[in-house]
Amino acid sequence: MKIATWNINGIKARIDNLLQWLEAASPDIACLQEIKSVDESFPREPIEALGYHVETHGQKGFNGVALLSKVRPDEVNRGLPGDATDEQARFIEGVFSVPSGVLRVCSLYLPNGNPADDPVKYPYKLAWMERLKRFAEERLALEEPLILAGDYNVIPQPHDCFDPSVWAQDALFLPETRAAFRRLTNLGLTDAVRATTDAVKLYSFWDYQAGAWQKNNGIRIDHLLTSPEATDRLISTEIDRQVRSWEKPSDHVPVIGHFAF
DNA sequence: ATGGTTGGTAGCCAA
Repeated sequence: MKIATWNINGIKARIDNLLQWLEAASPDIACLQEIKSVDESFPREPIEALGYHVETHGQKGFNGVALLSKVRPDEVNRGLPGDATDEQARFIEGVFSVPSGVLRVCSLYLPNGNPADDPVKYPYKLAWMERLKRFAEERLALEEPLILAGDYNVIPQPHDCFDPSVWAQDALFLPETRAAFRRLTNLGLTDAVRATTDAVKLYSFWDYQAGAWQKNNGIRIDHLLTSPEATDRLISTEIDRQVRSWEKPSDHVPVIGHFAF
């Protein structure tokens, strides 16, 4: 099975790219972030025409996540538990029946957190990461295949960006951010890309500004974190770099895991 | 050099 995560940076602007990519890559499950759309406006029909079931958790203007899947999920849960006052649409979970049994897949859009000295934004990011950790603890206790896929807005290691000095003060790379990410993985989750390659300087995001793509000035912030039961079935990963060179691209590209489920 | 680019929006904010 092919399971992908992709921050599409706006479904209205990216629908043609998305359809082209779905046709070419044919993932079994695609986790989307930053759909920037309410559920009612999401263009589900052309996606369904390609054979996908569509589940969204959107909001007006910002954020928003979706799960596209060739098989209909048996259960869908919207929103990250732990804060009833949080109105930002950043999390959706689907429970799927696969040949080997059950599979849980979450599409998550972790808060950016910049500017890091903002009294609200960075604390919100860290609090969200703590909530995600508590969610992961609960799910890991089930001892099921679980994939937490999404835009984590975390550069885990210095070799996950072109120039670490540029990111030193950034909410995506601050020591506290990376420590919170390690606390998550230390629960027993595997960074699937990192586990399947020795390559460094692998990126999933290139800024629109300052010719970042042309200079390969990128960062790796889109991740597939897998539970032990999912890691046992992990075969390989790939990053669809060429999508960044398409017309009207997202600033992120798809990150894909191949699994024997 | 506090840059420059895109998306959603009609609040210039978020990234």
